[in-house]
Amino acid sequence: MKIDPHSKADLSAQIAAAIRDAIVEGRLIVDERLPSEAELAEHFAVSRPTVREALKRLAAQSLIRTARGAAGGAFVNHLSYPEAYGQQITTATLLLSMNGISFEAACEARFALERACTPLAALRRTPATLASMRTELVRQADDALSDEGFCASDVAFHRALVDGADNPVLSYQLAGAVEAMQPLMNMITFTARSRETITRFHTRIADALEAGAADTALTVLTDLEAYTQTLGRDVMSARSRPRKPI
Amino acid sequence: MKIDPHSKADLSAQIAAAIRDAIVEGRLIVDERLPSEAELAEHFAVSRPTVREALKRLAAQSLIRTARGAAGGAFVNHLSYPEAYGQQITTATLLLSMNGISFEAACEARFALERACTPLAALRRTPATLASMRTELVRQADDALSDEGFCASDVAFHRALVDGADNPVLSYQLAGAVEAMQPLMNMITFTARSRETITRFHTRIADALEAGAADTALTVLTDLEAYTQTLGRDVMSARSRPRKPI
DNA sequence: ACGATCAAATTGTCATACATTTAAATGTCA
DNA sequence: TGACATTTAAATGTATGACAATTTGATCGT
Repeated sequence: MKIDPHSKADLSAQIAAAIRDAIVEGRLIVDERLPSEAELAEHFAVSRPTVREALKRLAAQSLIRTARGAAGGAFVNHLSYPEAYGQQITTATLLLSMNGISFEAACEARFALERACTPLAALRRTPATLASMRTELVRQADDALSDEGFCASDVAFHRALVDGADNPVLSYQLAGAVEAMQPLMNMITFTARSRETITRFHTRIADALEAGAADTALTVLTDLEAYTQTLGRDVMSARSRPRKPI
Repeated sequence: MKIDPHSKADLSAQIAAAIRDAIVEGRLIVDERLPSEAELAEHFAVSRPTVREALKRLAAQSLIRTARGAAGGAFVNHLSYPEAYGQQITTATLLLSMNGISFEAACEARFALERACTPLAALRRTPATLASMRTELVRQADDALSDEGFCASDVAFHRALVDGADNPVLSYQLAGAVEAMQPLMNMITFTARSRETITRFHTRIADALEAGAADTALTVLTDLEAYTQTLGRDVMSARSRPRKPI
C-alpha cells in the first residue's frame, strides 16, 4: 500500500483509497484489525490527524469500525444490510432531489422494479410476508391515519412485496428506489376516495400473491402505477398553477 | 444545528450527522458554502480537527466538496450520477462478497431487474442504444478477447439495454446490480461454444429491441438467465470438487 | 483462587503552528 | 487608462504535541 505525496489529491483521500482498495480486493478481510493510527501514520509518512481523516472517510462508508481501549483500533467492518440500506437511501434520495427527477420517472422506475420482484414473490411468499401485507392493509383502512402515515404504510406494503421475492439483492436494490420516492409521495394529499382506491389495489395484490397468481398481480401493479401517475399529475399541475417568481 | 457533547457517539459523527440532515432536508442547498472550519468549530464548540473529521466523512459520501484558497471552503455538492454510481457499486460489491450471496441469487436479481427495463427499452430504445449494443456484439465475436474482456463487454451490453429504458432512476439502480456481479461473472471461464451461445442470445435481444418486440426480448432474457445459471453451476461444482481442507 | 487495583495501549479531542493554494486587492509601468 | 506583476488575505491541508477517555489485561494482595 503506497501513496504518492506529490499527487494533487489530498493525502487523506489517497490513504483512504489505498485502504479501501485493499478491503474491496480482499487483501484485508472482515474483522481484521488495521494497524494503529500511529503505525499507519509512520507507514504512510504522514501525521496522525491525516490518518484519522482517512479513517473517518472509510468509517462514513461503513467500511471500517473503530473501538477505543487497549484491544481497540480500526477493524474491517462486516457490511450489513441495514448499514448498506441507509447509505443507499440517503444517496438515492439526494440523487432524486438534486437532479430534478420527475415524479413520473421515479414512479415508473419504482413500479418497473416491483414488477421485477412480483413473479418471484408469487412463487415464494411466506405466511409472514402475507401477514405483514395484511397488517398494512388494516392500517391503510384507518381514516384517522395522516397522509405521512398512509405513505409510510404504502412503503411498508411494497417493502413486504419486495421482500417476498426472498432475494436479498433485490431487497437491497429496491429499498433505495422505494424509500427514496417517499419524499415525492409525501407531496400527495390523499382524499378518502383515493385512499380507498389504493387500498383496494393493494388488497387485490395481496390476494393474487397469496394465490400465487403472478399474472394477476402484475396486471394490478400496472393499474396501480397508472393510478399513482394520475395522482402525481394532479398534484404537479395544482402545484405549478400558483407559480412563484424567483 | 445542535449537537450533544455528552452523547456516547463521537463528536465528529454527530457534527457530520447534523450537517448531513441539513443537506438532505434541504436546509442547505446545492453549491451553498458552509461556514469555514474555524467558524464551524466555534459554532459547535469543538476543535478544528474534529470539524475536519466530520467534513471528511461528508466528503466521502460526496455530500460536500472542498476547495482551498481565498474563495475556498466546503460547498454542498451537486450529487452527480457518476459519483453516485461509484458509491453504489463499491457498496453493492462489498455487500455481495461479504454476505455470501450465491451466484444464483445475484444472477436471479440481475435478470429480474433487466427484465423490468426491457418493456421500456423496447419502447424507447434510440439508434444510439442499438449502435452500442451492436458494437459490443462485434467485440464479443472476437475469439482473441480475454475472459475479462468478454465479461466487460457483457456488462456493457446489458448497460446499454438498461440505458435504453431512458429512465435515469432505473439506470442508477441497475448499475449497482450489474457491475457488482462482475467479480462473480469473472470467475467463469468461457469456452468458445458458450461464448457463441451467449452472443447469439445477445443478438436476438438486440434484434427484438430494434423491432420493438418486448415479449420476444423477455423470453430470450429468461433463456439467457437459465443458460447463465447453468454456467455458474458448472463453475461452482468444478470449484467445490477439489475441496481444500482449512 | 478470586477480586480489586493499576498499568498500558488505543482512539478521541484539543491547541497551536506552519505550509499551500487561490482569489482579490494593490501597486507599477508603459 | 489599461495591462500586468506583486502583495495580501483567507481558507484548507498538514504537522506536532499534549491530554482525556476507555478498555483490556496483568499484577498484587488477601
